[in-house]
Amino acid sequence: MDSNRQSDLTRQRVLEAGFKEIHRHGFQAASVCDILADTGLTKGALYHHFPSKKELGLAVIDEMIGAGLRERFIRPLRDSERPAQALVELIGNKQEQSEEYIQLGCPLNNLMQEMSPVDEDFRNRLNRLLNQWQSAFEDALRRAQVAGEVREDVDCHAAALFIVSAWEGCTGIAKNMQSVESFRACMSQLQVYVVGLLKH
Amino acid sequence: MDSNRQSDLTRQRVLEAGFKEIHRHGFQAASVCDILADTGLTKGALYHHFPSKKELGLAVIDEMIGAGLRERFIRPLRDSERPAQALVELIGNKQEQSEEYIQLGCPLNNLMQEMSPVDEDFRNRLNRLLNQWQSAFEDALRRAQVAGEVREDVDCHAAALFIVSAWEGCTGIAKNMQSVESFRACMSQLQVYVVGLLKH
DNA sequence: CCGATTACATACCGATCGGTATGTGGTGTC
DNA sequence: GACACCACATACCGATCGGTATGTAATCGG
Repeated sequence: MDSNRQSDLTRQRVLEAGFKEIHRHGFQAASVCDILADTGLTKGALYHHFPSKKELGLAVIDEMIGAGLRERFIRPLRDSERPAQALVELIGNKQEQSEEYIQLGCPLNNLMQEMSPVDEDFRNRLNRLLNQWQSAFEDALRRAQVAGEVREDVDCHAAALFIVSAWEGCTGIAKNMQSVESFRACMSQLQVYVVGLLKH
Repeated sequence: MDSNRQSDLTRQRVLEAGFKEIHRHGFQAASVCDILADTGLTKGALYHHFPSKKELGLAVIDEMIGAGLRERFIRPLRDSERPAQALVELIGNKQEQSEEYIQLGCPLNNLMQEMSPVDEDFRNRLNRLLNQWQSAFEDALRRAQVAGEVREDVDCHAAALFIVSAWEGCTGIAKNMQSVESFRACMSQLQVYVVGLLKH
């Protein structure tokens, strides 16, 4: 029972170390030795909890990236009673975007760009998260539309897809420019787009 | 003299093969053996024309990706006498986006997401292309602004940055979804944004 | 208290990587 | 026509990769 908790804890340590390494170097360039280097664990631990490097990567997507996505985007939007306002604020939330996040980029977008054409399993897992994210925006827009805050002629599905795309695009460009200012300028333009969806 | 042309031709063959392989697997995962496999050439040829795999990658950026960028975006916008219309048409140009381009993504964006945090030299070269692209949009917007087609309160610099970002975001998302329809829906929303910059 | 199983650590494997040293046929030069 | 050099081809190298076989201490059920 207690050993079970200890086991789960080391599994979590591997997951977190894997997430960091993959976030920094991408999945293919991530070395399992480097992943384990900082943890004090060895390959025996990793391959006891995960059958392969690929399965570790998929677990990182589901458990680490997925959890962050739900916590930062999906839950706040779902719990908000003013979805339109929450959406605009979410886009304009400046301090949310840390220096490291700008430098290394969005982990979801990084993996999508790297693994999507290479591995079907990765693509499917990443696509699931993508759809969840898009649905969160879409639901918020639709609720706002029902509340009369969003214009009736707005295609909420397409708009949500575009917001996700533009968001990832902005983080990706900011990563290459290594410029927080560019990121904010870019996100402000996304805000302009979203405000354009509102009435008046 | 004739041998010189033969030499340049093989160099070009290596460049093209390198571009394809990098476009498909990314730079780090691209194997020099695989690059040469289809060409009938060997490592001797590659390392005669390029001192390292990295220099080949940088040359691919400058000569292949840069050339494509100038041909497809920069020149058409610069040569157009109706920049605002040209910009909107460029975004709405459907058949331009081939199936393969959707599947493998934008080569510029792919390399940015992969190499930007890993290698400073790559980041700088990619940033140069990014700035050229952004400047092309910015100049077009500014010219349209002078012509009275774009609103005076529009920040052309930020708008151009956002267009580039959203463009790359749309291609990236479409790559993961493997859906031409999603890409078109997404680009249509970008068109909505650009039209919003125009008067009326 | 005692086997059995879990949860790792250690040592090692073949494969593949980028890169190099050397060989060689053709080409230009004088 | 001898010689230098260019433009590759061939064979090989150490390093690193993901993965595995084995050993072992800790923990579990009975």
